Amino acid sequence: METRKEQKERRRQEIIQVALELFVSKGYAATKITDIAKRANMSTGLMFHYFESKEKLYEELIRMGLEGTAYPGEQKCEHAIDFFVNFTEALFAYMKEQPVVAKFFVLMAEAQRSEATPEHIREIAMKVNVIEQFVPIIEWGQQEGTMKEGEPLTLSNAFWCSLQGIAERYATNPEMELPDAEWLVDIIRRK
Amino acid sequence: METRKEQKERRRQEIIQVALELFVSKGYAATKITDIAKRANMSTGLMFHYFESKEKLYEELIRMGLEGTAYPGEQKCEHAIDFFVNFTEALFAYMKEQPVVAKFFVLMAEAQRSEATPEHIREIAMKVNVIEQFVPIIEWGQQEGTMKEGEPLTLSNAFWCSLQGIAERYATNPEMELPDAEWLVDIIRRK
DNA sequence: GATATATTTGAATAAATGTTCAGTGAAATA
DNA sequence: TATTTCACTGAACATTTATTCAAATATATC
Repeated sequence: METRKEQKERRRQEIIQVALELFVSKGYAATKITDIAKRANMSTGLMFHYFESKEKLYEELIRMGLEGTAYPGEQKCEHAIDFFVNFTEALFAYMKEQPVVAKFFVLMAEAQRSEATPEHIREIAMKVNVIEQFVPIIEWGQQEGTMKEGEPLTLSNAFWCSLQGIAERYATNPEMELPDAEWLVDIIRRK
Repeated sequence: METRKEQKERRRQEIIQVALELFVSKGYAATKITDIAKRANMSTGLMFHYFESKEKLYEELIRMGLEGTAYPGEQKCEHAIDFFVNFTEALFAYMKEQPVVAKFFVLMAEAQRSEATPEHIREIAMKVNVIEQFVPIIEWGQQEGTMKEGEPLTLSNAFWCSLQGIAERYATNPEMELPDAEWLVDIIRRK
């Protein structure tokens, strides 16, 4: 048996799950509240019992995306380059077992890029800034000699954009084979 | 002095240019005909004198994107790996001098990914399939020993997704520094 | 069991937005 | 110059879609 509170929470989660699916596959603007309601097996009116508006639902998902990007920190690694290998391997493993992870990449990317995103939501999405967080680790790697010479920010950017591109494709193409983490780390690895 | 035909053609190009800008920055669904009209300094009604519908305008842009992907072919290179270096360098140089190039990456990616894209337009967008075109060149490189071992399609995929990720970021962030072509080719280069 | 509270519906409402169109004036053509 | 053609406008129209709400049903509380 299920208490009302539990039931409500479950319904809420169902909506969130369906909304993520649709926001990712069609984009936020093209996703209708009725689409979400239909896929979640409920009336359109009920949607507003759970979420004040379409925008608030979106905001909730963006907040989840931000929190989900809990940065794994600089685990103990002998070399800076190991950090990136571990990070990438962990990310790919996570994406394989939880397809939702790749979907969040698409969600957050759209929220960040699109000028149609409500400003306050865009600000939340913008807080995800892995590129800058990578910079000090790359500098460390350059001192060690395990990473390429060059502007650390540019290296970080190249590496992260590559991950982003792969995650985005994987989100809608889960049958594709993910590359070896090592291949990608070669972008920044010193030869 | 300008003939009517020339004037009409110029207007058409203005609309196309503005529409590309907006479809990229806001997404197709979130871009209103009135937005385009305003930015192109004309009444909304006039838009329909030049394009039958918002969808037809979109289709036109997607067709342009498809044609613009005129594949440079296998230029004469000593090694397969050189092809990828040349290709990437050429692409980045082109993106720098013609910002519109990166924008088309975003446009085509959205059209391909989004389930909100009208089916016949999606089909056009799907014709761009560089990943498969790269496969034989990668196989050649593997025979030569200049490229990594592994499934050619997976390598091609990793490389292309990386380019895609970089182009997408560059489209809305043109102040960012593009990486060395060599860095990216290291994804597929044998060590 | 009676009452109160919460969930759910579906139709009504309101706002946004793609599209049409009758009319205006400028440019081409005769 | 007179006539026709065409670019152009902006208001009207039609459709779509987010949101509201009164009523109905189910669940909890006493």
